[in-house]
Amino acid sequence: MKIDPLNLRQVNVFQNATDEDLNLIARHAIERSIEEGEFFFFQGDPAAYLYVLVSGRAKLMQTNPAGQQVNLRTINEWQMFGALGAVREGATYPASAQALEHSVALAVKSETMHEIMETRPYLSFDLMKLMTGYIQEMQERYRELATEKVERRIARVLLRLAAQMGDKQDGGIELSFTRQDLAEMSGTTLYTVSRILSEWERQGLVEAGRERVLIRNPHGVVSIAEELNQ
Amino acid sequence: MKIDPLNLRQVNVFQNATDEDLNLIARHAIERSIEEGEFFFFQGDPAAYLYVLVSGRAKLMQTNPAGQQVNLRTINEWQMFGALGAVREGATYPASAQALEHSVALAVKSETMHEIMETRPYLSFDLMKLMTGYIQEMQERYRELATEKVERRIARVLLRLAAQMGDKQDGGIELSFTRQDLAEMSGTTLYTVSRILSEWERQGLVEAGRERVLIRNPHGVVSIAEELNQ
DNA sequence: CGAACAATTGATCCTCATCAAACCTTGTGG
DNA sequence: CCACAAGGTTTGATGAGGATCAATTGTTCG
Repeated sequence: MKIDPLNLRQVNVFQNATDEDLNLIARHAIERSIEEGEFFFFQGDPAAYLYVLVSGRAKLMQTNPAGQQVNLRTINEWQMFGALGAVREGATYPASAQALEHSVALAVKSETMHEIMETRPYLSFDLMKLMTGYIQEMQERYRELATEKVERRIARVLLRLAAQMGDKQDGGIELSFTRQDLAEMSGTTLYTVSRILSEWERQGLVEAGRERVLIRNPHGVVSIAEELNQ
Repeated sequence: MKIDPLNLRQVNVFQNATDEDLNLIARHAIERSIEEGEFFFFQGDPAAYLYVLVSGRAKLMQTNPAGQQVNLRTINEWQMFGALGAVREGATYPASAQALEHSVALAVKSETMHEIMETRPYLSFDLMKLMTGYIQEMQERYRELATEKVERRIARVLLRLAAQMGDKQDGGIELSFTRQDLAEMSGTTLYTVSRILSEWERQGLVEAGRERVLIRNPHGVVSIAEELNQ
């Protein structure tokens, strides 16, 4: 499969790139095809490439010495990941990137990207915008984890996912994640997620199935996520 | 008090700036003097300025709707804060900055900084390096909060602070923070911090006083922070 | 059909948050 | 210089919120 360089314009960071920029980047990129469950890179590897997900879905996660994981974010098509190497020479990836389904990504050498950005301030700014977005999101999630109860955090995770990648169906918004995934995203356990989803199902807010959550009443979920009471 | 522009070279982001850059920035900067407990800016204010702390100490914190706070980081002399406005026009500060003691900062209009960076890629890169550092730190702290027990998180906070700003005394490393500060930094309560510090004091790891912690045995604290056994 | 994986649910336990009360420390004003 | 106020700290008692463990029940797919 050969990818049209101009498709790269869909990438946030490349929205202001010229056609020549995109061609240049594409010329220096290689394609990597990764099976479900396999890894683009591991936490601690030298950050030699940055990636653009062309198809599929992946997750960025961090592991502690004891092996427990947290999910930092899910990566969808035309999102960039592993970009920090383009900024810091000799850096290592702070997280691992695992394919959630069969996925294809473009890999660009970090140094190449670095060189390209040196003469194109709009690219730097767009990358910085992405970064400030991550900082803000992580700050918010950190606060949530520190101050909010589990139920509300799960509600927030569902809403965030719904906004990012929810399939709008007739009966609501469909998400496909395991309880384990949702647990890693909300900083809890799969058991607690299961219990809370069951409770919500009893209340008619959602419909839960295997690797699937259908948000039937988004407004109700929002009110759990935002309500001041408790 | 007038500040020598060349002192700005101590700021991480300005390490590669030319003397003219620094003069230009200084010429566009105003000085703000803030009393202990007062704020440089509040979460939600338009991010019109970025700041460089010249003297004193401040903290960046986020508040949830119910008023609970988390401490995102402490700001020391010659550190930059509130920089996201230079990247995203029309952005609002995602956190509040409060002076921990009488502090002076240089305030630079976000747009000015934006314009300056447009023709100086090294500044953009240095700012990006700072940002990637924050992202990594927040990711790590997020994982810690999600997976580690309180005692270890407190140990990590002490070590982080010791590295950033600890006064090396004869008997150890001295830090001056209230239990409340430490609690906000580790995502727990002042009661728990107090209990754990008392326990550590019994073990001879630290010496605790009013708004003061002296790390007597850094190695012991490290082993709590890192130990695999639970 | 059986194996592998995902989800549910109950029972139990443990870590921390919360509340309350008392105790220190520091600075201020009479 | 003492008394007192204000803010920081300690410690005990209590309980809630979730984690953990175990057993069972779906679901999917080769």
